[in-house]
Amino acid sequence: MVSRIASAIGEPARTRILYCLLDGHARTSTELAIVAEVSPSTASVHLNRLRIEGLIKLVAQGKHRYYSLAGTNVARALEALSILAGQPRGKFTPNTPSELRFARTCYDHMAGMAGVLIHNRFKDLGWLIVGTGNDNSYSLSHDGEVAFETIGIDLKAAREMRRRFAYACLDWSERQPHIGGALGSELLKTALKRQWFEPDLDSRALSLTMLGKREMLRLFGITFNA
Amino acid sequence: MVSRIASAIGEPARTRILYCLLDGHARTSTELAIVAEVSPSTASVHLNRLRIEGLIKLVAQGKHRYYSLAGTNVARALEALSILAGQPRGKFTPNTPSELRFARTCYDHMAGMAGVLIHNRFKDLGWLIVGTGNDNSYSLSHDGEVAFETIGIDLKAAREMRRRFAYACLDWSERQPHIGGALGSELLKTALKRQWFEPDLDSRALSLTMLGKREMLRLFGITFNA
DNA sequence: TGCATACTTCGTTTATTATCAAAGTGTGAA
DNA sequence: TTCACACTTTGATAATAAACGAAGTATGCA
Repeated sequence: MVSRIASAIGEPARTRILYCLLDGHARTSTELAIVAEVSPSTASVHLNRLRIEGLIKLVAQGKHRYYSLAGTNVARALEALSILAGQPRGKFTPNTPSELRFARTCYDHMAGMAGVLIHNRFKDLGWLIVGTGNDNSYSLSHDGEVAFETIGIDLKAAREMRRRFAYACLDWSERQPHIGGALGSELLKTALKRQWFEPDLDSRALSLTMLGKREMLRLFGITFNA
Repeated sequence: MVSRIASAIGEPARTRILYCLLDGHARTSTELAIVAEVSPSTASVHLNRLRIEGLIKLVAQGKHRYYSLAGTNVARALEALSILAGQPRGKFTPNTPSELRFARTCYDHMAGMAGVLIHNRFKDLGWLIVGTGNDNSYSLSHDGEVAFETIGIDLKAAREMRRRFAYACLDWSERQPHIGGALGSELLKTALKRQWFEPDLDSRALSLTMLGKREMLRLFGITFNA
């Protein structure tokens, strides 16, 4: 039903939410309430409506619930409407500050483009095995175990922690998964200890060192062209 | 303002109007009231809203007021929305029955593709001179006078009629002008008398005869490849 | 286990908007 | 000038939906 969808887009608070999400970020309902200039409860109702209409999708992750555009069809419709309105907005331009986009911490593990690249590479190498449930859990293949032990990660200790061992953690800016859980935490610790990355003092940003760049290529075959 | 436009599209009666116009036809407010399933007064309010938002345009012609989509941008937005709704509708497919589209009477003159082709050709030949007012009036050049007299049109009689002599009459299906007024009427009479066209018995459709096809080419240089 | 945080659902109030009949405007034809 | 017709504007009513606070649910952390 086109009229339902168009009127879902047409309410001003919902329009603000959708055009905010057009930059490709997933955002929490609290963030979107601020963007929409309404109370959290009102925003929640709006987000639910948009989700029912198939305009946005929801990824629940711990106590956060991330909302993002449902697909490129939605973006195309929004862009077509903004052309009519005579103020063509940037099309799907991620606008996260570039340092934060490249690499940053997410709680206690590594996120950003670097985190996503590492995650994808490990998955491609067959080190990460997708769990059977739908909780995005990972376990390690034999190759994976060897590799992680080699770079100095204590897998035994990681497994004994009370938290989940490893899972695909949705990235806030890249909208792709990186490695979360105990394994992600140990990975970040190792990366900092071996000075592959350096933490920024007053932000969550991380910088890739020259050593890190070499080691990433040598150990994992990852090239950062940023 | 995107939200204003989206909510203009989003009201069900207005949605029906817009998707009806997506076939490219211009329609009167009465016709659109029936399509929208609302009273004429309600339809009028909706049409005014759509016009203010720049989604449709209005061409007033005598006692009829023709509404049509404002442009391809509007069609694109509507198509993008219908994709989201999962029921992609035909894109700008004129669906007038093809006989009617080719040639038909419009009151007492000739409309349809043939009427438009003839109008355009006469204009290209410099026979029709656009009037100075904004009432779409035409007068005839010297060449035009000679040409019309030659095919047996009594211009003197046409000019003495109390109706307008000649003007650009917006075509219902082609959305382009054909020749209206006394001149259009005389032209149709001549075309029927000389058997260039034959009227359909139970509709407003006209058929081009073999003789008509030859004469159109010989006299005016018009080829119908339909 | 208890507490804090993040978010949603509920219930009520308020604001907006669609609707139509009736009256008004403008046009063409007699 | 008159009428008929096509359409719009007005004004009043009815339906819809957006807003918020308060209460409820779920998750993570201590």
